[in-house]
Amino acid sequence: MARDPASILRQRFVEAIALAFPQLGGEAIDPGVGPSRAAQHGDFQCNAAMALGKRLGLSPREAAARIVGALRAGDLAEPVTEGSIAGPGFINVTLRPGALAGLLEEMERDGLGVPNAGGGRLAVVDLCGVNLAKQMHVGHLRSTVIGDTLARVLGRTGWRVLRQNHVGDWGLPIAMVTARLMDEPPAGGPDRLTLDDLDRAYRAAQRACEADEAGLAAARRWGMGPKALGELEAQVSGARELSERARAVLVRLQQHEPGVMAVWERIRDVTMSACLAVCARLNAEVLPEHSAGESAYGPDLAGVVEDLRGRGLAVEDDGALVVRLDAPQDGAIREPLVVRKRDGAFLYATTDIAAVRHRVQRLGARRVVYAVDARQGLHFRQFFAAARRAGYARLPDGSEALLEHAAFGTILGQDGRPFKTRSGENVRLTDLLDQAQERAAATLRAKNPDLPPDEAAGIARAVAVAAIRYADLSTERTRDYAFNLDRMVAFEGSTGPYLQYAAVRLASIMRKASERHGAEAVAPATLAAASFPCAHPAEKALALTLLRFGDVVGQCAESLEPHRLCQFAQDLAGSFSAFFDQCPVLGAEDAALRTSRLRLCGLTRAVLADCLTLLGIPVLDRM
RNA sequence: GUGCUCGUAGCUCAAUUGGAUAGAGCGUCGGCCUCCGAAGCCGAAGGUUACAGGUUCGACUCCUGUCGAGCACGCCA
Repeated sequence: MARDPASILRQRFVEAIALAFPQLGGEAIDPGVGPSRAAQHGDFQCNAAMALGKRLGLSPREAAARIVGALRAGDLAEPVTEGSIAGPGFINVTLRPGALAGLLEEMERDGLGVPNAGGGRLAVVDLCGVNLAKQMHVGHLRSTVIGDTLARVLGRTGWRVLRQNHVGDWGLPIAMVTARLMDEPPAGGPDRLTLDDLDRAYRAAQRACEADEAGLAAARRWGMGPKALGELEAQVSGARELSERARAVLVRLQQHEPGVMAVWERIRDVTMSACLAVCARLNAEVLPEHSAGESAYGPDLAGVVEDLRGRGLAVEDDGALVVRLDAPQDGAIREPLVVRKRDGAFLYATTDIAAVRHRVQRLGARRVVYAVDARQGLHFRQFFAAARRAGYARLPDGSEALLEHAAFGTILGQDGRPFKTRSGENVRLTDLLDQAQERAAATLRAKNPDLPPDEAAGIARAVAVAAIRYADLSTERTRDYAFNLDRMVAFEGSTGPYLQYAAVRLASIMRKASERHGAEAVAPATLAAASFPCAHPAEKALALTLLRFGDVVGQCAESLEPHRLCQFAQDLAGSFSAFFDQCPVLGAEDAALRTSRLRLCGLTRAVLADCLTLLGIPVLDRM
């Protein structure tokens, strides 16, 4: 049960509205309840009266008056009267100090107020999306970090979460690398094969493939005669031969021919162990059991396409098989979706449709969330629509699973262009982490020279993760952002390290309290016996911030927007810092107030730690 | 050409999904450590929310148009 005051008040206002306006017939009305933005308008407000008044032909203030008359909130709020109505019909609510303390107690007891929206239902989160034979680069950073955070948030709100790493292990490029490795076995033997080797082979293969395509495209574009075309084809014949050979290997691969499979499996193992190590460094929970390669859907593809065609959803067009989606109920998408190429091969759209069916109908997912680049937006609209049309998103109970593209923007360099190295290569995630770690280590040496070197190294790792993850999660998901190492590893301002620092100061207070007054001074039983302090403005402000937590997590799970959580963490760290400045804890006037404030610190620490953990930011005791 | 996303303080970003006086951080200026970690806090300056209309009690948010930016546009993934 949600026990944050916004939820409670929301419920009370819903009841009051139903009571005041029976003509609504119990219809669900959004009461528009939320924390007030300005302290002079009380702690919470209800904005429902204006819309209701309009709808029911009453003046907004009259509607507000009726709501106020029907409202029962005396247990937690100061009396809400006609005097509480302001402006066009805002209803302002101020919590009673005693109620504030009571709500904090309830929150502390009851999962920090986080709602159980999932109720044990299954949510699949598609994240990471590495490709075989490729190093993880910045392109994978957002999918991994955002996907991991969304998975954590969904799990925290009661969803059973299944992460799926949709590994690109299927296409022609992989076959090319496989072919190349079969031709030229690695010098040190298969056991010495590294992801670097594979990465080089991949790029070489890709270049060859592009040369082939480009040559033929040029020939077609210039409308060359057979003779000239033949010469050009001779020029690209080397590349062409490679492509042909790769196609042959792809066929053998898809037939699971043992010799080819052995090479492919080696590529897979080398890639995945290296990539999962990077995920672990990013504090992202992406494990071997989450790998669900595209190849796993291979056996389903022919059946899916046959099903689509048999029901008239997929039709022939210029030799290819396409699904038309231009009907309004499909989203009026002009571009048809190709599910089978002219040469009979399937595409990633086919795989994605098969994956939806698998996730919804075999695994039972109520939500399928894709943390994937926004540039694939059209593709997602297309195959979501196709999958829905085919009924693949329908659950056994007849309800429709929610297919959600949690799209994110591009990481840019300082020049505003997509982030690349000087030589135009993708930036490796390992290099990025190394750099962030070095910066963090240097800052730590300057700020806290007393840290033992081995401890400092571990802290630098944690700070680097905080810096990178926070920078990625703190802006609206769909925005592009410019990668700026200096800004993200800064220990001040809106950064991950600043949040860690707030948690460290809280830990430090608890530690010192224990040192000075004995371990029992901070024991749960001792703290639980003290009431939360809400007399000082800074105490009340901190309390109100804490009480927002559950609602924020719930909204984050619904909107799939981690930046809300970042904003909250920032607010909380800020409220705490102000409190820390104005309200001595260890130096409080008497033992009772000290214990009381310690309890507030304990809850603050718990909420901040919970929030940071949801963001995948390590919580430290010292830094 | 069509579609998607976007345009907010000098810079980087928010804004309770239509709510009250548009808020933070960085930078600038001014205060605050004999006291719990100053990596902090308090205050000041900084805005025609690209522009023009429209919808209504109320618009950064919704609708139309203009300008500007990025991205994507059936047989790659």
